[in-house]
Parts: sequence; structure tokens; C-alpha cells
Amino acid sequence: MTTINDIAKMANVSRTTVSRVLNNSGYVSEEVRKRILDIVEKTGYIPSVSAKSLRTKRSGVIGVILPKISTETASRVVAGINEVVSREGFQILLTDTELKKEKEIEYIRLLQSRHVDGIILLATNINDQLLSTIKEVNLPFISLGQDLPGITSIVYDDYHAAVDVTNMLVNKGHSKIAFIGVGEDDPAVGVMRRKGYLETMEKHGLSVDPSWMQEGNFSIESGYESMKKITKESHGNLPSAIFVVTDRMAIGTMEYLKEQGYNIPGDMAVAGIGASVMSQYVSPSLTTVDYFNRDAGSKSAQLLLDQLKYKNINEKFTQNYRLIMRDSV
Amino acid sequence: MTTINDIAKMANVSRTTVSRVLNNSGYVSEEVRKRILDIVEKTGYIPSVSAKSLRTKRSGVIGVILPKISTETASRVVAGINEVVSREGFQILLTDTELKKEKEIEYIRLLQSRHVDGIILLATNINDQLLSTIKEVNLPFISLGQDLPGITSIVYDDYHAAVDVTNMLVNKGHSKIAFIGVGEDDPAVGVMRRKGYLETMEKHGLSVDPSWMQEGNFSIESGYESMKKITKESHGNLPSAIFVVTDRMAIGTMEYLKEQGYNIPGDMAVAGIGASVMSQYVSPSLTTVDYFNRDAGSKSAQLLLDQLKYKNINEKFTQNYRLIMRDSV
DNA sequence: AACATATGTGTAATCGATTCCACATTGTTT
DNA sequence: AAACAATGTGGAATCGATTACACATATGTT
Repeated sequence: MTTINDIAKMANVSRTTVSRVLNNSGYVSEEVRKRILDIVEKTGYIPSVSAKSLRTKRSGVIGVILPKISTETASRVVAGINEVVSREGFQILLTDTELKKEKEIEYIRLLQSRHVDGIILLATNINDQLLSTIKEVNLPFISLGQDLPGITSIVYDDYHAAVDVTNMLVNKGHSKIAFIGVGEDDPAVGVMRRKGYLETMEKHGLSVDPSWMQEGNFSIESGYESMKKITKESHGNLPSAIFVVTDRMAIGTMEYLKEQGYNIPGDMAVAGIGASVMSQYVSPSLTTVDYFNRDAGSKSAQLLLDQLKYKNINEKFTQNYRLIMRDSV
Repeated sequence: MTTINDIAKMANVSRTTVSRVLNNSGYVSEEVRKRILDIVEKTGYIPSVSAKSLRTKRSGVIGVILPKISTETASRVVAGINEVVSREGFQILLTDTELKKEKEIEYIRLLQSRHVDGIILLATNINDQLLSTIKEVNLPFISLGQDLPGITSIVYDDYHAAVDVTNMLVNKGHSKIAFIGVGEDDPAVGVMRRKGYLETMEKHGLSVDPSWMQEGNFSIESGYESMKKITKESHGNLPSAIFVVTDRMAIGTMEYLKEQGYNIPGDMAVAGIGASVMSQYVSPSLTTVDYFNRDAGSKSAQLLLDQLKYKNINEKFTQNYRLIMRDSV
């Protein structure tokens, strides 16, 4: 490896001067600058990031903590983040909690030790230990998808999206609307979407049979099983529409229905959330909500970079969304 | 930030001793070890990775270069890589070339300057400059998906997969089989899959109308357009089956066919490669080839770690695959 | 008892950059 | 012509770890 000292020697200057050229700081004569740049070019010299970051306390890396790496949402968000940060010469250090809560905290600490310049967390839950860890590491921090108190958060409008979907189903003439959600430890997906559904049903004076509310775990399979449960447990009091809180589970739901010979949307209307590519190509195509994940990713990244440059702002942002009407309703 | 010096002072020892405790090297009395560990625990001290890696030349990070971050293949591969490396305490530094070849080289250099311990590259092409750059950085290196001469590569068996798909279509009674491929600068997807198709057609003595061979760019849209071209340009000599080299393009192909009122597989059989989740849920479900991307990812990671520990092996591995018969054929 | 070996700890050099300070030269202002 | 500012360059400390080497003490072997 060639180092700054090698370059200095070759150019017959001190390493101070080389550093000045490389960082465009201080005075350097045009002649020397050119000489140094030529040598840098020729040797393909690249400064050691470790040395640089040891000295400057900045690494040019931002840490991203994902609940699950191989999901469409995650990869869209990462693409959005990458778009912004790479433009400014930053790199992404990826970590995957595999949906285990303890790991969120563990990875925050780990990223800190790696001197990342900031962290973007896609949390799946909220707890005190998580919050205090975030406070402790004291780094520019963005929460994406969950509203973490005291921390800059950019959240999806889960409540209103759920309200809109439910209203839309009601407006289409449905009064018996079922719901497949996820666990309540996830405030965004588990709590807010369910709340939007329940309150809208109530507002319209529509009753909800207990058997109509099932809980999945984000997988296609769990959507399939939940739908099966509804048909089994509702004893003839079958809903005419179902609101499933994620596209993947909605796909599973549709699979079961199709398998059982139900017509979609004739016998049962289905709506999801997520606007996965798949939702467009299943048949019938799935009515869903687009959360603009990629935009959410770039926005988080932008906010993080802002925090890095200026103050530690603590603000809340709500991402907007769009209901996509398709053939499943 | 607390440093090793702070810990040393608090424990009334030299930083050498602290380092020994932290790295389990050399002799340290049980008493001192305990004293130090207690302090480390209490202060939440984490060693600076920059300092450590400046001194040791190892970072605990492995670099991954992807052609496109938000694809199913990429996220599966990354999941596989992550599974293996995180188990050994390594982190992933992600970069995305956005399908631009120059960036592959640029990122290799960049990862080098970040002192990554190794690199996994998902290349989309091969050229001399790329090869020489890889030689120069002289790091444990794995190429996934392309066979790079002189470099440990783990490749998909594109040729035989294409042969199998084509044979399968022939065995189903098709003799007029079209093909949608990608550009030839991609040796794996562009060249090998086409070769498998052409040679198999030839072996069966089947002719290929020039209009039956189109080229897309991996996008769903380009599959749609290619199919449109085939119907337009074949002047009545329409194929009865089509082999599309990626699932996404195959989905686009099916879209066009369905839109035009063709029956799949009655009027036209369609086969893809990739086993995307989507392929399972479109209708009709798509016959495709499963490349076990996740396994390929973990295998690459495992090989990289092996190289790190032992020698710089230079071997070639061929990943196996599986033809999945579904309803589109 | 003499010597070798094992155990425990510290000193100081080192990794490759950045940056404060000093110093020299040149140009500008009074 | 003296004083001052602007420009250009280098010396040396520094960031926070690792590690070769030296040294002291304890233990074991003949």
C-alpha cells in the first residue's frame, strides 16, 4: 500500500502539503498541487480511511439497521438511502436484525464502535432500553417507520391509510369487512392500521365479528392461514371483503380464496398495503396502498445528512401515500 | 468517548494489559483481568475500530458490490452472505453500481481504502481493467455469478439451465421456440443462456426465425416490448413457446400476451429463470429455474472467510439449480 | 543452590492520516 | 523604508489501538 508519506517523498514535499492538496485546505502553489495530483493519479493512491477517521472522528459511513434484509420494502428503502448518501460520498453499513428486538440495540452499539457518522433504524417495536441506547450513543439518528419519542422520525401514515382503505371498501358497498393484522408490539403496522380499521368500522356503525380479525406474521403463508381461519371460524357469517395489512399476507389470502374456488372480488374483495411489484401482477391485480418506500428512504438519508451538517434537529415527518385501485376490489 | 487509556488509568494498569485482556492474548492474572472487565462493563467501553484497523489492517467488514440493490436476486444473495458473515462477527459494506460498469472498478478501490477484509462482487461483465484492478487490490475476492479468470468464482450453471429449459419445451411438443435474452457484454446471462438455447435448438434440428430472438434489459417493461416485437416482426410465423432469460422479463412477456388475448400456455408457453416469489403468484404461475441465490450468497461468504483464514485459493464452483414446472408451460 | 522456564506487566514504536504552530518569502500599505 | 498581511511549506503532536521487547517475579528441575 502506498501511503501519504510515499507520495510526499516522491513529490519532494512534506506530507502536510500532500494532505492540503487532497483536502483542498490551506495554501498550496499551483505548481506543487499539480505535481502532487499527478503522482496521486499515477500511483492510484487512496488515503487510508482508518487513519483518516481515527484522526477526524468521521468515517463516511452510515449505518442502516433493517428488520429483514430480503424484503421488497427493505430493498426499496435501502435503494433510496443509497441514492442520497452515495451522492455525497458516503457508504452504507448494513445490518439485519432478523426481526429480533434485542439485536436492534446490539447493532446500534456495534455501529457506534465502527464510528459510523449516523444511523437509520427501521424499528419493529419500541421499548425503553432501545430509546435509552439511542440517547446514549448520541449520534445523528433517524427512525424510519416508527415514531420514536425524542428522535427524528419519518413515519408512514398508517392510521389514515387504514381509514382510507376501510372507507373505500365501505363505499364499494361492503358492510362485512374482515381484517388480517400483525402483533401489537409493532406500533405502526400492528396498532395504527388496526385502529384505523376499527374506528372506521365503528364510525359507519358496522359490527365486526371476532372471527373476522386474525393476526399474521408478515409472511405469505400466514395470510393463507389467517384466511383459512376466517372461513372456518365465521360459521357461515362470512365477510364480503377483507383488509390485509401487508401485500404479502394479502397474496396469501388470495391464494387460499382462489384455491377454495371463491371469486375475487365477486365473492370476496381483498385489499393490501405496500404496493409490491407482485401486487400488480397477481390476478386479479391487488388493490393496495403505495407508501413510496424509496422516497421514504431517500428522505431519511437526506435528514440524516442534514443533521450531520447542522444541528441535531428533532422533528417528525409523515410520509404521504396513495391508494391504488385495482381489480381485487 | 472513553478510550483504552481511560480504562487503563481506572484499572491502574498499562494500556498494554487492557489490550491483552480485550484480545485474550498473552498472560494476565485472573485478578487484573476481572478488574479490567468490570470497568469495561461499567463504562460501556467499545474499542475504536478505526484505531484497531489502522494498526492491524483488518476491519471486520466485507464489501459487497451489487449491480442493483433493489432486486430480488440481490436481496436474497445479501441475505445469504449476511447469514454467514454476521455469525463470525463481520459486517457488510454495501455498494450499488446501478448497472454501470465503471463503478465496479471504482468501488473495488473504494472498498480497499476502507480496509475491508474481502470483497464479493456480483459482476455484470468482464473486462481487462476489472481483472487487473482485482489483482492489484490483492484482497480475498469472490466473484458471484460470473466466471472471472484467476479469481475464485461461484457461478450459476447458466448453460445447462438454458439447455434444460429448451429441452423441456421441446419435449412438451414445441418446435417453434422464441427467445428473449440480454446483451452479450454479460457473459453469464447474455452469452451462456443464449448459447444453451441455440445449441439445443440446433441439436434437435429446429430452426430459429430471426424475429424470434429479442433482447431486453432485465426490466419487466423490456419483456413486454420484446414480446410485442416478436408478434409484430414474425409475420404470422409465430412461435408456440418462448424462453425468457429472467423472470421479470418473463412476467412482462406474459403481460403482453394476456393483454392481447393469447392463452398461456395454450397459445404460447412461457418459461423464465430466477424463481422469483412473483413467478409463483402470477397467473398462470410461471415455469422457471431456481438458482438458489441465497445459498449462492452464503457459499460465497463461506469461501471468502475461508480465504481469509487460510490460503488464497483460486477455485471454481458451479451452483446447482432446479427446474420448477408450473402452469405457464 | 543454580538455572531454566513460565507467568505477569510495562515501555515505546508503530499504523497513516490531520492540524496547530512556526517560519520564510512575497506583496501591499502607510 | 518599516510594518503588516497574504501566501506557501514543513515540523511535530495527535488520534486509539497493537505488539515487539525488556524486565521482574514465581515456579519447576536437576
